[in-house]
Amino acid sequence: MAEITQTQIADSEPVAKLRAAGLRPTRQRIAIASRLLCGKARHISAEQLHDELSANGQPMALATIYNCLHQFEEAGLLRPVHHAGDAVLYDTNLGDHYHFVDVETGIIMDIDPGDIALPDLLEIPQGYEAESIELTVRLRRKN
Amino acid sequence: MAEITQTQIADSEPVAKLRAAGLRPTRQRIAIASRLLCGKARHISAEQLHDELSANGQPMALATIYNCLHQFEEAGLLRPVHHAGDAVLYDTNLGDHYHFVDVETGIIMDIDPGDIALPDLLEIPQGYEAESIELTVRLRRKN
DNA sequence: TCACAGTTTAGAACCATTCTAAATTGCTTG
DNA sequence: CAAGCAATTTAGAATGGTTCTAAACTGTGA
Repeated sequence: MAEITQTQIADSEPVAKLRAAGLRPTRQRIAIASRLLCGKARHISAEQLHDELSANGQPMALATIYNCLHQFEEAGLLRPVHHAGDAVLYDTNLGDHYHFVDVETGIIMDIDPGDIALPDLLEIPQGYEAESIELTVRLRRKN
Repeated sequence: MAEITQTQIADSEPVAKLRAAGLRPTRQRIAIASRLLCGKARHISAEQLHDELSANGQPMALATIYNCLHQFEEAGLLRPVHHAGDAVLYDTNLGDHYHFVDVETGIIMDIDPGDIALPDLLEIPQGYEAESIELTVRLRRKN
């Protein structure tokens, strides 16, 4: 089995992303970044992430997960999605898009913005700037 | 002071609205309906409503407030607003509109839909119907 | 290697909301 | 108008996501 050198870890994608965001690359942050910032886009809750990491041999305190998710959000690496159920989900897709939520299953789907250029359509009040725009459509199965 | 007859209570606006919604006009529901369904449009949380009612000599269990708000929502008399903070707010404005939220103060403002006809713009997936559309813009004071 | 600020941690605390089971109330019927 | 019953209300406990606390640990620059 090939050995992983210190240099390889230091240069890895997640570490680079953390450094670029001004976050010290700790073991915990690297594990989360690897999972969320270096793969397919997804929506995940703190609890889910905690379980995944544990199952993957990288257990850490739930409080650490919350800390990191907040820091990643602050750094613009993740985007919170609020009205999707009880828990806040973190969306790794930072592009302009919105959400469908199946109210029965809680499953979230991205809506391609298509012709809807909300940031252009909205008139932001004087002296303010838009921190985020959340558009969620709750769906229910017909009949 | 003029006396209020039983007939006047029975015919009052809030009672009529409750009956129309298929809700038994109990003392508690009448108090809430008077406050939320028969005045200026507003956004309010369960806790705030509870405090207001208490201050107005109409105390009732917080659980009752939650029950009633859910029933009113179910009946289409109120509309929940999720991403405006920790607690769910209930919006008495049922018309097509969206929300600005000042992230510092938590103050909510309605956005007139204007040219944004979201229901028309969105393509709902096969077999689903939109239960609700929530569009919230979080605002932060510039500089 | 040292020292220190930054980070992580377990567990308690918090708080909006829901649940429970008993008491009360509105409405209908006799 | 009394009785009965289902609907409603209630206090208080329970729940669950999130935050707090204070102590232990770790990354980094000197």
